[in-house]
Amino acid sequence: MRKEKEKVSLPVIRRLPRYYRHLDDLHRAGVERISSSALAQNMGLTASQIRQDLSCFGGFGQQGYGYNVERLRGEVAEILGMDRVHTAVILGAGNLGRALIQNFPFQKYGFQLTAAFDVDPKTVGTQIGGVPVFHADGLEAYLKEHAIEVGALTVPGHAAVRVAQRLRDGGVKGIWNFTNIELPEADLPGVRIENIHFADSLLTLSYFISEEPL
Amino acid sequence: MRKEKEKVSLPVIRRLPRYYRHLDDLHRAGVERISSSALAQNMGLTASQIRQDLSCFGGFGQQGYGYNVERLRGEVAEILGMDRVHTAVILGAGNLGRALIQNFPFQKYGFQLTAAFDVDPKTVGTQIGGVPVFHADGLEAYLKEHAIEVGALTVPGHAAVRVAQRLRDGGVKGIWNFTNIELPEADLPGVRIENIHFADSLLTLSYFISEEPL
DNA sequence: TAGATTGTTAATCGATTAACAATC
DNA sequence: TAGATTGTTAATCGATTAACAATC
Repeated sequence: MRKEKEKVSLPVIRRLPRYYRHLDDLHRAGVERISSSALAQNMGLTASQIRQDLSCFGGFGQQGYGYNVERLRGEVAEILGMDRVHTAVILGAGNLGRALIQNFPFQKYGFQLTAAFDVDPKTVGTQIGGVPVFHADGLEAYLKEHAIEVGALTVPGHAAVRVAQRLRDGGVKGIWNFTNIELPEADLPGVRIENIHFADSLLTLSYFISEEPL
Repeated sequence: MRKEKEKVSLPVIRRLPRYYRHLDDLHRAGVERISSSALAQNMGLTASQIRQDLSCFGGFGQQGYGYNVERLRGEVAEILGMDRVHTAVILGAGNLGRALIQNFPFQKYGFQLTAAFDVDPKTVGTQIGGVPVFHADGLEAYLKEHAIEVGALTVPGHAAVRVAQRLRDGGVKGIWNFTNIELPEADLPGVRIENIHFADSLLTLSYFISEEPL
């Protein structure tokens, strides 16, 4: 039973996918139940934090027993929206776009990738891993025809903002942004943006491996 | 002049690449100086936070004037280690590996990508964007021969932990992990790990676009 | 000089950790 | 029943914001 979700903090939300991942591993390893302290050790968190986090959504455990792994995994999946099917398209069928289409298990996370869009005449009209590639000019018509919730943005940086706005105008709810551009949230009201900034990540790594000595 | 770096918190460090990005944009737009409040507006932060963040590393501004954009950009670059050349190799030359090699501007961030490793006989022995692809069996010998600081991990999940340990044994300082596997930091002492978890990011987006109504 | 803006100290806010009564 | 472990309330810790003297 889920609590009314008043206002769950971002740090908690960002830990949920990790909970899911660990619970899924445990489940597939045949583990039936786990206590918050065992899970904490497993994940490198504190038991307190886990109980605090989960209590944002409801009481999923049982005193003296702990949590049923399969049930908790299911609850977390539901909280994350994995129990519904989300439609998605991908913008840009270059190297990165292809890599995502061919390797990323969208359906495993509840997503259905229905189309890719590009401008390269060599790829437009083909299929990649069963996903048809349409010309970007047809984006508006496509979005009108199909209810698409998420657009994965793997276009070149100079096209990012323009394409993002076209997605928004087409009614998309979320943008999964792989460009190194910071999308202007002010110009994209109502759209949730999730960034994967490769460069920021590499520079963070650079910081740590560069620490003294000179 | 840089302060002794006592202990800078992770949130601050993770904001540094964003500072760099914005300062670089401003610089290229011809902006010479900027106040903390203008930069704050620009980035969606508070002026206080910016001054607080920067003061972890030194006093880069001037009362009544603000910050010199080019100088501050340089300071942030130096803090991030962008003024040095870092060597890197990439493990796994599949779709994602290729995408990184061909599209990611390593040198722009101070990195020199010297080699890729794979096991596929079709790609081993070839070059991708000027980067030679060697057989993974030769990794140890290569790492002994060349001082490599970072390994970008784009191998299939089942190989991730094993390859990570080989990188560590070979003396690598950091691992840029693109697999959806959580690398066991306990087994990788002394190695800094920076994760790009596509799935976690998409699930976070899923959470937000799934919020009520059912 | 007067106005602007820093760097830093103090105040507030939020997130994590600890403690414990409830209870399986 | 006794032992284990939850969910929640209270305490602590850390990060962000506000305030202001210093000074360009």
